[in-house]
Amino acid sequence: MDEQARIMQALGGVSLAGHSIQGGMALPPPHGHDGIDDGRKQDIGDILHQIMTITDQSLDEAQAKKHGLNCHRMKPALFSVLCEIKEKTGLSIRGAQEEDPPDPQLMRLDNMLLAEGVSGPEKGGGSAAAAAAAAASGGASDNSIEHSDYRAKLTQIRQIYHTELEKYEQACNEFTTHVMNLLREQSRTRPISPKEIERMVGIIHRKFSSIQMQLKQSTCEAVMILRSRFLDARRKRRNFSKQATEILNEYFYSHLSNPYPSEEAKEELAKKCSITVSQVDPHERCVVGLTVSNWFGNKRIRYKKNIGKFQEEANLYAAKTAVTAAHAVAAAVQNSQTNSPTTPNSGSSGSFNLPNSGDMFLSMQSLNGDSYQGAQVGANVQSQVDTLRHVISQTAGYSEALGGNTMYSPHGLDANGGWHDTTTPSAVISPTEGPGSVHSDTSN
DNA sequence: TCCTATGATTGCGC
DNA sequence: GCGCAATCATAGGA
Repeated sequence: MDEQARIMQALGGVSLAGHSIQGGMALPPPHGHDGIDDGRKQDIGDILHQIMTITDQSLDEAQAKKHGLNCHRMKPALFSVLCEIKEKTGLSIRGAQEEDPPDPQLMRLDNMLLAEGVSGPEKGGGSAAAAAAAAASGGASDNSIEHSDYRAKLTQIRQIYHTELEKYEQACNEFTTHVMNLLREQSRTRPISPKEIERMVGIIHRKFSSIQMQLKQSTCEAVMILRSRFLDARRKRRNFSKQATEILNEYFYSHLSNPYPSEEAKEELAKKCSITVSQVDPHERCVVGLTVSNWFGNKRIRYKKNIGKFQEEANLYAAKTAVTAAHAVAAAVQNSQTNSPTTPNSGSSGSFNLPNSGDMFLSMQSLNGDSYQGAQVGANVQSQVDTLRHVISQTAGYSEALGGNTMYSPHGLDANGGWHDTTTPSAVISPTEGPGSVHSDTSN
């Protein structure tokens, strides 16, 4: 079968399928029908012949012939049929293959950019890390500078990303329009269906989105580099301030029987010391600030490892605590004497009941913070003061006591080196815990 | 430059 | 998820 005959057959097949034809023209009935119009058949044959020979001709001749074909009355019908044939063959197969699932890599990049605040609405992405660092610095200005620097750089990245993205989108749209115009132009001389144009647009978009993916990848890399540099700078160890260390030590030694501050206590301490509670920010696992949790972890281990070395420190803080307590109690006594002329021991069992017996240290702080109520002191206020005075006088000579360990012994530690639930070492707690007193940390 | 102290990290067990 | 233990890394002093 020759080319012309094949096309003729195809033509017939399509028309049989009953498709409507461009330009509202119906194809002639299939061959073999009684009412075949020989003139039309001749027309189609003529057109096909012209098409088949057009490539053999010179450009000028071809242009002239193309013009003639464009004006031919059968052109719309033939164009439509050729489009359908094209659609039914290779393109339909290719089209099915082009249905790509969403690229997981692109999704990851999108998610990351969104999380970093580079794409999507501006939310100061990644600034949680910077904020944590700023907090960890205890308000130090250098970290604030680092923080703003980080944010400024992130904003810069964000701006560049959006500018580039806009450029790509614009270029994509321009190119798409250009290609569509070209195809529309070409569709006057060759069969290009709207579906094919649509498909071509899809291909262009995919190409541009692959370029966008590269942009996203580069942006992610830039953010990661910025991040790592920023974090590395903060990873540098900074010592706690003296004041912070003192506060933490005071808590530690006043809770020596169970030096595990609760979350609330940690927060309280962090506030007092202007440091972060924990390095664990769910989104910033690698962000490390100066932390209460780390401090207590290190302190417990190092204390356990070398108790002897810490005895001096323990006694020192015991004395400090004692002095604080003494002042508090003295103030309380004075207060109770002023406010309550009657004996203040009614209803008391003789214990020194702190407002919240679960946390001696913090309670001490509240004592100093004027929240203490004199009436709570109980019966043995004066004896407590005496005890305190005694302890303080003992503390003054702690150096002699070190050898015999009379001032302090690590009663809180068990044989395995772990903290057991016993009373706090006497010298440490004694200022507020005379005989019969309630343990300062009853939560133990 | 070395040494010590100390904050941070990591791996493991519970 | 928390704590422990080992270890790393670095600040600060001698």
